[in-house]
Amino acid sequence: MEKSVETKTLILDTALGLARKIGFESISIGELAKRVGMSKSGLFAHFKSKETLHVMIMDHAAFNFIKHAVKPALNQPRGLARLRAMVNNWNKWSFQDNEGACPLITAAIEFDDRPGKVKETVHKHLTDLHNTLATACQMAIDEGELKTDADTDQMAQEIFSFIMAYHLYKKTLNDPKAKERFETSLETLIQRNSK
Amino acid sequence: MEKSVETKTLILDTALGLARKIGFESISIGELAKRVGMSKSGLFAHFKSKETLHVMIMDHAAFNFIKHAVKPALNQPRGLARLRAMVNNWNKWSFQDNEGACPLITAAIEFDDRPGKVKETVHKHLTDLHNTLATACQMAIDEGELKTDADTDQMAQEIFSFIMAYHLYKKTLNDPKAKERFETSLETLIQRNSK
DNA sequence: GATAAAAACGAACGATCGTACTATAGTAAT
DNA sequence: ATTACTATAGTACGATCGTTCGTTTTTATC
Repeated sequence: MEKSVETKTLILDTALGLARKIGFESISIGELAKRVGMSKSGLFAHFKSKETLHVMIMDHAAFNFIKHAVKPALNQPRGLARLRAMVNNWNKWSFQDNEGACPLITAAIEFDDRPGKVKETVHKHLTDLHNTLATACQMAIDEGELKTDADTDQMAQEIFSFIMAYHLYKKTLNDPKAKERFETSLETLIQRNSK
Repeated sequence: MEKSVETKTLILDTALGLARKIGFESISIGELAKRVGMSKSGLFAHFKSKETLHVMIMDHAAFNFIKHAVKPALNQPRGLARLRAMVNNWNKWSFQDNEGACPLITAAIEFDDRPGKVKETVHKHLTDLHNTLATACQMAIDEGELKTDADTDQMAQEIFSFIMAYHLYKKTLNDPKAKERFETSLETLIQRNSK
């Protein structure tokens, strides 16, 4: 009951790294097994189907996101400081190793037209993501940093917007000014909603 | 030299529709041939490789984008009216048939970590897209609608942001307020940069 | 250390993948 | 109408796909 978890973690780490680079659907079980260093059937036994594997990768990605982006931000005081920390951690996590994109966004686009358990899982995690952002904004309101009538859902969608486009401009367009524009967007948004 | 173009257009239309739904990499030549109604080898002869097919689908998508989003907007006077028309057309085109996503964005995410001709093509079309938005903003400056010191690249990246997130919120999250928030974002951006 | 359970393996399944080759059918130009 | 060319079809290739099965190795429990 120990080795199982260990192996499963190794598989999911490898699979997540692969999914970030080539997408979820392009992962083949044979190739994944080769990278993990075990047999195809041995790996497959951990999941009854490829769909299950996809769902587990998603959950693993969300777990890692919380671990690397959300939790470290909790060291910061509630409000704008924590919001900024979270966003920065998110970007760092997405661009780690200079490879791959944010797996949540990748999955969202890959599965947006394929109803099923995977899409449901993506939906769940993205909703969590939006709510996390909105909650951080609400805290900034409660702390008196943002206007009391600021629309936290509006803010969350816009912050999500800026991050998505930043990733696209950086990864695909390799635009050196993408980061600067992102920061301008975020700070302008914050200032616009500040007291 | 006539039939060839006709068939190729049929193939690319079908392929583009498929790419919007399931992604580029998930298109198989056999399945595509079945949908088009011709043999696998007959279809394959039109492209020497799958990579060529991907590039041609991308070009076809860009052609359609210009046809459905950019050109109709040229009826509007230069400036904000044209910018708004373009953005609206873009959204309509992306959500046509209530299926699939914007193929340019889909392709960008699928190929952002796979160097090659396809990524180069995506890069080219996305750059065009950004420049089209920036140019529309510049016209609004020239027409005296926007501040003379407005940063058109900044505006273009933000507009692109809003559209991307809008698509994600609508397609994957099925958020009924996504469109309203998108419009708020766009109009706030315009107002903030207006004279 | 024996025993039961779990994990990993190797082999094989039918299906489909992208691609190559050859032959047939259809079209365009003389 | 004959010729030259092009578009499509047919077939087959080796590779790989996701999955299943029975066997063997490893692990955990007593």
